[in-house]
Amino acid sequence: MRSPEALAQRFRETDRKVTPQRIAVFEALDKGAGHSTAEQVHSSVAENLPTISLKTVYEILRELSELGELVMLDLGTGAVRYDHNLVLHHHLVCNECGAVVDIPAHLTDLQLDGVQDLGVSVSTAELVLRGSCSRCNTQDPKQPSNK
Amino acid sequence: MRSPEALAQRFRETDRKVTPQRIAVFEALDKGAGHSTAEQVHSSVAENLPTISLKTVYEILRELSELGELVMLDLGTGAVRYDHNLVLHHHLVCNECGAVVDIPAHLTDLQLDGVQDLGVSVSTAELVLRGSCSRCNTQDPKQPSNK
DNA sequence: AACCAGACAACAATCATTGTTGATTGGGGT
DNA sequence: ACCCCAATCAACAATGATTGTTGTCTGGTT
Repeated sequence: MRSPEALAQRFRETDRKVTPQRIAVFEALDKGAGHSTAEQVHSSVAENLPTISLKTVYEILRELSELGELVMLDLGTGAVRYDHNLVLHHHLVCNECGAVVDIPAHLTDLQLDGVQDLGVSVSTAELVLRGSCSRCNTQDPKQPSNK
Repeated sequence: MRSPEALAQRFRETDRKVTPQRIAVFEALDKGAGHSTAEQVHSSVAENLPTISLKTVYEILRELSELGELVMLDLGTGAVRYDHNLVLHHHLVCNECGAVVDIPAHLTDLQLDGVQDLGVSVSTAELVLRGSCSRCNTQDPKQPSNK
């Protein structure tokens, strides 16, 4: 994730206006968890800017993903996640608490060598693991944390 | 995918009734493409059984997935896909026509050796590739086919 | 300070999916 | 064969995430 200032700069460079709403979203993302939903970003922003609409948050997030500053992730958890982490990695969705954990790509090894034989071409590969996160693994008596 | 007869048998064994609607869904799945949406199954069934409701189709599909006879797949294409193929495999979603292509697992090699160090435990791994299918690869001038 | 494209908030709409309800029916036990 | 009742059904309403519409407002350049 780039700093709020860098994102503001990027917006100016691409002829977008840097509004209070946008600054607030940049900052919420910066201090946020890393795989927030639009709803979560909106809640966070609304603490300081109560009038901001959810629609506006959706628009700003979409623009950020168009600029490649974040990645939209559909992990089958109901709502799209907006991922700051621009370095190649994978995800584990905790079956117990719903948390999303980054899995560094170097911990996995994907060999797709045989795939071309099917006549397809692959542009992206997304590995979704399901299981339980370290927190739920240790303190098992289920305590829903962040969805 | 098991035969419609085998599914009927399975339903009887688990104290479920074998209704005309269920038989029709079993048969639609049997002759269908392999990653149908609920909507597609409903359309197919409705050709012979015009009064069946979409809700009923959803219920039958959910029961089949509870029995492990098919797998619900959310590939980020808007609607859940119901997958007949019970053998481990992965999926490629065509960015051009939206088709879903099975990728046999033996064509890929997933090494997850380093993952435990994070304290997580992995129960399932789902690899989603995006790119273009063999059809769109050859006859490029885009022709939307089956979504 | 004025301008105006772009951004905003409020509101309605959409789409996949699930909940509710009240009528209907399959099939095991008599 | 008949009864019975839980299981199933269809119609309808509701949900939740997301997007479309519209008319007003504002950031940042002139």
